[in-house]
Amino acid sequence: MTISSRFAVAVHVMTMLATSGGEPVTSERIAESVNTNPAVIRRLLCMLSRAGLTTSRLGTGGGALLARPAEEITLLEVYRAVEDGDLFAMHPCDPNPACPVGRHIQAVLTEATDSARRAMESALERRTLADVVSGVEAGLEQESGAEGRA
Amino acid sequence: MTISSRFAVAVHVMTMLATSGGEPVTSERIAESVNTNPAVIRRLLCMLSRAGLTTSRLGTGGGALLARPAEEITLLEVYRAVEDGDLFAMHPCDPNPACPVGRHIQAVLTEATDSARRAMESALERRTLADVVSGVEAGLEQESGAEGRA
DNA sequence: CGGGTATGTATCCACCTTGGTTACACACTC
DNA sequence: GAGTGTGTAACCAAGGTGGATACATACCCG
Repeated sequence: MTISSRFAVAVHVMTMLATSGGEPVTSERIAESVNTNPAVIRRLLCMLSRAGLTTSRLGTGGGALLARPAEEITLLEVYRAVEDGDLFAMHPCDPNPACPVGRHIQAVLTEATDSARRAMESALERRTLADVVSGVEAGLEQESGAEGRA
Repeated sequence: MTISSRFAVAVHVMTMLATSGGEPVTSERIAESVNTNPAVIRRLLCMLSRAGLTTSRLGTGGGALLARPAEEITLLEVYRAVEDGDLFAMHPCDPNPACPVGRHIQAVLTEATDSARRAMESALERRTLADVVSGVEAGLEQESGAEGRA
């Protein structure tokens, strides 16, 4: 299986907040960019704010804001905010303890999958939301450059 | 979401084949150890043999065998045999190209998730099936040691 | 103080993946 | 040729995911 699209959408949402110039962004505006329903975005924002990554303002002129500067938010934090911790699933039913392999396979396997999970998470931790913003801005510049040459 | 239990079960299956002393193992015997249905095991063995990791013998005395020594099979190969390649899912619908962020987020995101996926796969590649067998055997020894002291 | 607005959240739904189950054709051994 | 084990198809129930609607609550502003 694959990690749900929640992570991709969450990074998208956070990037929009990071590029809003400190102005609150409504779930409706974000939904327009992501191409989905505002309630889906609010559900995601709820998880992000619970994780301490965003805050919200109610009422007119309200919307979502980053709780911290983009430089201080890693992609790992975003990942953990919207995905549960189990990257690898173990056996659906417990293996047969009467079998020598069945009795010990899970402990050995857990050790291996933990190291794989940690490696993946470390890679996410090395990137910040600010890096993503830079990447998007680089794309925009390249775009205008191409337009200029056209 | 999580990576399906197919990987865990596949490693379990391969470990049983690696410890059979070169004798074919039937799907029924494997199913007993894994605590599931023989057809589920055969479905998995089918994927493993298509990936060139196992072979099968039909008829009486038949069953599954490792296609190569356990030292030469990495956990990454097992993983790739039973899971599709997309660790991270992108947006369910394409983002809005009219939005600057929506237009570039996927390219930036793909770069980040690819690096995370590679890190995870590298960790799996560093372990062989023989390492898993050693781990299980170590568990068995510890077990008999405890029994000896009891 | 009251109207408008945006969030937080509940509920319902359709879709997909997964694993369990049964069934059966085919191939191989004895 | 009988028996056995694989390969595979078909079907099902369960759970997760994302889309949609609805509404109570809280807040801002005039």
